[in-house]
Amino acid sequence: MINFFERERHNFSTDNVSTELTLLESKESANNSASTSSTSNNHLSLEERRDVSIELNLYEDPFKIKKRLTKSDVSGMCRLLLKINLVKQHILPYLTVTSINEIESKNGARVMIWDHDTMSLHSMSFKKWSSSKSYVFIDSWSKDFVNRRGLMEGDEIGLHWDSYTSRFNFRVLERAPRN
DNA sequence: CCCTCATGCACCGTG
DNA sequence: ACGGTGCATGAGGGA
Repeated sequence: MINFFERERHNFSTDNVSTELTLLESKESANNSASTSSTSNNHLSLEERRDVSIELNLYEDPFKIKKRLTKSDVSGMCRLLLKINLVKQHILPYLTVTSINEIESKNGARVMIWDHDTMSLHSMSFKKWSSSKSYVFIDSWSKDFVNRRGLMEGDEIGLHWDSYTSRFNFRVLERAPRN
């Protein structure tokens, strides 16, 4: 088990704080101006408005990594393949170089996954495939998630890296219609 | 064309 | 012998 990420824990919290500050600042400045001019609210620049709405969208949905499960995610081989872009955007920036090296090594990195639906903790191996450059969860993915949760092709799951607890949060977002 | 992703297959360790 | 894993390959889509 690797000890994940002292560094990004700090980074992440910095990110969070700055997100909050952005929102507060905009509102604050709008309010301050409003006290001297009643029409100030209408004078927010486009830039400011866009910032606010973008930040709010991100804040609403913590499960940034979503996957509609494919046949090979749940049957036979049972490994969970993640999109490269999502991993690069939402996971790698928060990890230490050591951890990233582990992920890209043959052995992969052992990561903890918190199942938010059943409140249980599981460990999996997370690695980058050398040939296709994709990122996969293997190991207990089939036993602890596919079998235990009864996941099927077409189900949508959500994941995100939680730097505070140094683990992934997992959730089943939508079940495909069962026959 | 190139890149990404899903899947099939071969190989390797364990029982 | 078999299940799990690494890797190759092909399909599919965007530039």
